[in-house]
Amino acid sequence: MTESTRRRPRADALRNRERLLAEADAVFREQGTGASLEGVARRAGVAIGTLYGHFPTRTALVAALLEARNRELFEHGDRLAADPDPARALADWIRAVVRHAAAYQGLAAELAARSDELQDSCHRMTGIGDLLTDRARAAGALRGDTTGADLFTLMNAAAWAREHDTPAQADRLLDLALAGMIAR
Amino acid sequence: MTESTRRRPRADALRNRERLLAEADAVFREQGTGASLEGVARRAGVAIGTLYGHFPTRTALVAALLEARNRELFEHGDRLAADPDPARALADWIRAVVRHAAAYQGLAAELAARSDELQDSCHRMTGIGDLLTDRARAAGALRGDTTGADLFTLMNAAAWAREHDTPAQADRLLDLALAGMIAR
DNA sequence: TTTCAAGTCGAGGATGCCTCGACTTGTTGG
DNA sequence: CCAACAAGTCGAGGCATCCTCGACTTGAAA
Repeated sequence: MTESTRRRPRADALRNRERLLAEADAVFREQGTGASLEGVARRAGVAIGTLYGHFPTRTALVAALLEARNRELFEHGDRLAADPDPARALADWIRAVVRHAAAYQGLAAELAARSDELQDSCHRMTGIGDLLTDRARAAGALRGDTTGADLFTLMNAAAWAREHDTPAQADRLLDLALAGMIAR
Repeated sequence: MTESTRRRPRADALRNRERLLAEADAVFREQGTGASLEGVARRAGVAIGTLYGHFPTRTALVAALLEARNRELFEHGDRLAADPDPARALADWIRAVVRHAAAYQGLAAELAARSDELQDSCHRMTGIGDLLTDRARAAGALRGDTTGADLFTLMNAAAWAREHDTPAQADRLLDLALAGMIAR
């Protein structure tokens, strides 16, 4: 018997949650996902305990921040699954995810860790990757036996490279891998 | 007028330095380069101030640990520069460096940061990379305009992937990039 | 032996993580 | 409108780590 009447969440709690997300986004952009959570709470004008009340772990906070972005990304992926040129679609998808995963320093590592909080995102990404590689292979546009898991590794590694090298250098890495993947 | 007679370093100082290096190597292998330096000092039976006396920064400690390993690696690189099959030599070199850079979790990041303490290693690696790519290109074994810098990025990214995915998955990434790099 | 530079020590200030019990407040049923 | 109370907020405090610095110790050399 689940209680059917759920009490509406408090207005101040919602406000605090939003402020926390906004400040976390700003701070993570500036300093990466490793930034001080006490600093985030401070900037949001909220006590540290409140932050932990809303987001029990750093990763939970990151996951909440990703939610909106993810929806957009996955819609793009679904559109690409219907693209008439599967090779182009594949390359497009990879570049989109890399851009996405380089939003904050340390995000690639967070994703690669495959924690529970981010597992949905990871699965979804791998799934779309499988779809796109299958379609490209069926069209004879793929050289090897590349899978969605391979794409996931590649995309995280490229996003990580973007954090440490210049974006241009990371793009060259991506081009190299794409050249190895896509039939000439 | 530089003082020509330099006082010989104290025996206990040398002993402490060696113990610190040995324990740091063990701890970094177990927990990565982010491990607690106080823990390293403790295990070495030395006060924290002594550790900082020998190695002013974490990166300096990492650099000291790498010194021996590096010599070996670079010798291997020089041998490969004379290999009759430039394409094979290139692939060999890349795999050797990736293995090297995956010795400790976090080492790839440390290298990619190109701090002063590690700049020599980085330069040396890029130099050998340039040599090997030039030779491979001259032999018609290279598809694009890949340089030593590209190799450096690739190798760090692959080493990073090794830390977060399975080694097998990281190897697939490497194969992909190699396929894109080496003429069919 | 004596001298003293080189080396060692560890307390301590700063920052950050995360928990937990006491307090406050928005929502809701009457 | 109000009282009750669940939900939310607060921040002190315990713990770990970083790194510095001044007082002390010791080995090398004259």
